[in-house]
Amino acid sequence: MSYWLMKSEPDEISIDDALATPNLPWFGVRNYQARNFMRDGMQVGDGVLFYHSSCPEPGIAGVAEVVSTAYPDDTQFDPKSKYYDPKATQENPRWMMVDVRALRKTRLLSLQELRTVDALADMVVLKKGSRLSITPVTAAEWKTVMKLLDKK
DNA sequence: GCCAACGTTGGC
DNA sequence: GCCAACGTTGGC
Repeated sequence: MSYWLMKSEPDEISIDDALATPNLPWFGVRNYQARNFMRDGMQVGDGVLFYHSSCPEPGIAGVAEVVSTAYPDDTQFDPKSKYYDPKATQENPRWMMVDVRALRKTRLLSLQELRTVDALADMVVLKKGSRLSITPVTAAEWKTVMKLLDKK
């Protein structure tokens, strides 16, 4: 059982959109490290912090869980998709994704607030220059975030 | 829109 | 295998 933080642009898919989609395929990841986390690290039942990025108020907006292991992301084969990858083939898919189920919308735990929490100082997503859309979260960090989400 | 901090590409 | 040039992410 592991924990993750997954970024989504709310303009594309918000926590509300995710709640309306029982099994949300996490398509469009085009970064090897993020792909490897999904392919090699994620298991069904893993906890996910649903993070809104590239928006007026970036931060954790909900909680989700992983509901499938990794399988090929079909958008890589579609020339019309903005996620099309001409170097990917059906025989040799390059990009993988998992399905995610949103469990609940939470209060917005903003990036600003996250940065004030000592217990979260080492969170990968808070590291300077971190642009990874999928990052691991430790059990201790998860616990801390759950407590913070219940506050207020 | 700016730009720091990456990641990727491709010539050599 | 190096590394300059280029592309992307994402907070501000």
